Amino acid sequence: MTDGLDGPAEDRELLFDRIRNALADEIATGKLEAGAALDEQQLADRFGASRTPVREALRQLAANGLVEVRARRGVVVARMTPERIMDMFETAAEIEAMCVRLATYRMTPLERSHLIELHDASEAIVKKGDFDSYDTFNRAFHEAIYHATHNGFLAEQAIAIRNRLMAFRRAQLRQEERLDRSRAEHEAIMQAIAEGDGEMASRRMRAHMLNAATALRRFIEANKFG
Amino acid sequence: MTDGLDGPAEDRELLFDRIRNALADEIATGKLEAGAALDEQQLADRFGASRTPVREALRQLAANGLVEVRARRGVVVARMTPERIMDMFETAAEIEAMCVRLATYRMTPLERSHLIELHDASEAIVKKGDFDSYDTFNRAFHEAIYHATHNGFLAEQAIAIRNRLMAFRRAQLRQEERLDRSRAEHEAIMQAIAEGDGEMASRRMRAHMLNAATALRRFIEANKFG
DNA sequence: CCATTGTGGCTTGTATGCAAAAATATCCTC
DNA sequence: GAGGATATTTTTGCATACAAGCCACAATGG
Repeated sequence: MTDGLDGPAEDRELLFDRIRNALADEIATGKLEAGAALDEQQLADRFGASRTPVREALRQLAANGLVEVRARRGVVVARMTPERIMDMFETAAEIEAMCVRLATYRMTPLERSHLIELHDASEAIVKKGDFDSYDTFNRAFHEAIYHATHNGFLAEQAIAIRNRLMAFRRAQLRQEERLDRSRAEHEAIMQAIAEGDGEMASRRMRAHMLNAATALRRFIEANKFG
Repeated sequence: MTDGLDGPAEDRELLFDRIRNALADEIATGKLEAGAALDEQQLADRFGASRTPVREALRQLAANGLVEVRARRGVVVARMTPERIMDMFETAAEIEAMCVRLATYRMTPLERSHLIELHDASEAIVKKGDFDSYDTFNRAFHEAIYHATHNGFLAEQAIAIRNRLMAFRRAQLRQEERLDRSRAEHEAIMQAIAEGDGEMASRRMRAHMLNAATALRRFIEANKFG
């Protein structure tokens, strides 16, 4: 009606859920950029709803740190300083390292073969230089590792922080040779996993994530961004 | 100026903020037990407000995982399975381990002396067997470590997960000799920090947290709790 | 010319009203 | 008396209404 965000119209998805998901997605993908003001009435009109569900969605986003509410002064997309972004990347790197260590020790043969399959398929994507596909693959790869920890809570946390970093990761991955390096780093991680050496997998994963962060920092500094 | 009733800074606390904080506190302290239904109208009456701010508070709590909303079927305090609790403890243990490793390498002399001061003061508390004081101390001790990582985001995450585990930790610490052991484990961690060995501090912290978790598991199993 | 302050519009925060879905009670059939 | 369909009540989800605070801007005074 008002907006083209129809989707599959999940059975009975609540309105405020739809709004929250849509906004979270737009923030994560950078469609709504940091610092942008989120006018309640405006959003309500856009989603063809009233302010009530919009407000509820915004509160949830605030609890997740995606937006910032200033009492009686409106809601804005969380504006992150470069320092905070680096803090988040460092935390993410540590969490990913933790995940791959646990996953190495706990994954089932099925999970292992699924991961190998994913990794193998990424070679073609890199050859084509298809950034969007690599983005999708990369997400699946890391989420497969989270899952293999057999720790549902940890997996949720890892996904949450990954989502919050997605906007930045997106910009960063568009650099040609980073894509190649990314896969090479995955390769090294896979090898450690194959050898059952969780500690090494962990160290390599941390390095992998910090490399990505460093690439991002250069990007930020070059673009006077944030 | 005219009235000394409440805090000057928080004069304008929003209603839904007050409600959210109050509920979060009651859930964390176990005053509201897991699975309890949270009736909107009832809460509204209790806080002398309407359902609107109550609903916003509940959405925020949901985003933080403290309550569970079942579409059109009301909100309940998050009921956690023993598996999930153990998952959370494991995650917390890893995060704490990560924190103390970073803190060891990054803490300033001032932060280090503050931590030593805290730890020293805890001896008297243990001797008295004062559980409540130890609870307070313990929180301060761990938060000092979070802070010393000089990673604000990580510190926030650590505090958040700690808060979510508080309800369970509370029950668990009431065991006599666990208090003694807790301090001894702190002592070992402090030693590793003093030697600047972040890896060892990290391992000891992980063990410390997992010991607490194990003590809790025994408690859970003994009490058919959750 | 700049600072101050008051006013009007606009946005947020809260209350209330209404419709629809669950939950519960009621009644009918067997 | 049991089981199930149906009516009633309760509660959630959303919309609308209203009050109060913020902000921009202009008018005023220094």
